[in-house]
Amino acid sequence: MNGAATREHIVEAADRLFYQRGYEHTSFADIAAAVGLSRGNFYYHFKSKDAILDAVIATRLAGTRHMLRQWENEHPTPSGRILRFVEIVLTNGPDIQQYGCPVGTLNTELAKLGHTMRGQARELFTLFRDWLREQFTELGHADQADELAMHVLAFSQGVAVLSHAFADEEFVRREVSRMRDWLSTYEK
Amino acid sequence: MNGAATREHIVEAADRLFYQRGYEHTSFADIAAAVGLSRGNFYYHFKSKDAILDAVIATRLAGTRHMLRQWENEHPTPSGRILRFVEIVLTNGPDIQQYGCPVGTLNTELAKLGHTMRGQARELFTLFRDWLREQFTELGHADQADELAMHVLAFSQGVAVLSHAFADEEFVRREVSRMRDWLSTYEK
DNA sequence: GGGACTCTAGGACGGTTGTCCTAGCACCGT
DNA sequence: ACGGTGCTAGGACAACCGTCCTAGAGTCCC
Repeated sequence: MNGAATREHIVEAADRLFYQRGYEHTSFADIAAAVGLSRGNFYYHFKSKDAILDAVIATRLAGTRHMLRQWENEHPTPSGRILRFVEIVLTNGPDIQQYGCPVGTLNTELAKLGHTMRGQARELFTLFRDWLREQFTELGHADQADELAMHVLAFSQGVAVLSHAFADEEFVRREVSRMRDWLSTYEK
Repeated sequence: MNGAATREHIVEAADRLFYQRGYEHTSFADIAAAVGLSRGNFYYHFKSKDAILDAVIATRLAGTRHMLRQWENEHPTPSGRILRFVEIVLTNGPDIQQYGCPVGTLNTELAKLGHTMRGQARELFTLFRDWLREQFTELGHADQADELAMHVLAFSQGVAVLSHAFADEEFVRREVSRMRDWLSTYEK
């Protein structure tokens, strides 16, 4: 098999497992079993577990950038784009209910571990924060764009944590509706 | 030394360490070192790590119940009590910034581990949820009391996650102020 | 003084962790 | 046919994990 393809498979499996079970609770053996490789052979592709995490975060960053660019194409207005972000807790509802927010839970875990790669995980948040800020700026609220961006981000994290804890879909729907109303007061 | 006192010291140290480093990332050796006991001797007081977690959660539940009762004494009006809860992200600001919300992070971790004690950790959330619901009911919004309680809970979790990730105190202050305004629209 | 009870230290156990090493497979251009 | 390269399997490694066991302090009551 192609080496680059195997590497991609590893990152893919690690990404999923890190999200579902957490970084620390996922062992090399788990990833190896998921990909179908022998445990020891791993070090040909990645020289440490941190290196896999590094690749996983890089993949997520690239994927997020791609998604945001796609949202910009699909929704012409900034308020439509912000709403698209808000609704992520619905479109990804089942995953969030089972595993929480991939960005939030990773940040929380790495912070508690005192992990070196904490800063790069935070970059995932920053990506959304900057993008949301741009949308609010375009909406004509440049003066408080960052504050509003953080508010929307806080909404998504709060909903994700409680959806994860209580598995209550109706709650998520109500919060989104509440957010939609709030957002409409900021439209031009 | 008294055995009951030692047991209390263990729970105390475990409580702190579980909060600061996470449950899984805290080993018996860590707790033993913190209390000043030998590793093996632990099993005289607790027959398993889960048993310690059980005791820690029980302690937190009791402590939370005590705190809520105290808030009821200190604040005569339901809106004052709700505001007291909202301001917890300020009064516990430094801890939350460093380690996140003790309730939220524990729930998230135990859920990812698929831990048996997940249900008892959720009870910590339920305690606040029920208490907030009572306050909103007393405020004259019995019909949507639970929804409002969950909204306030979501606020606290969202703020905690982002405060933990970005260590931005000003953001917390702004969100609290925003919440104060929202709350005032529900006062009698 | 002697036995029972409470509490402790220290080490042994089997298993798992991340890491590393080596031997060998398949395929390549020459 | 052949040496080199890319990739793999399998096991060894030291360290750590949660768990368990035993021997012995210290203290109390009879």
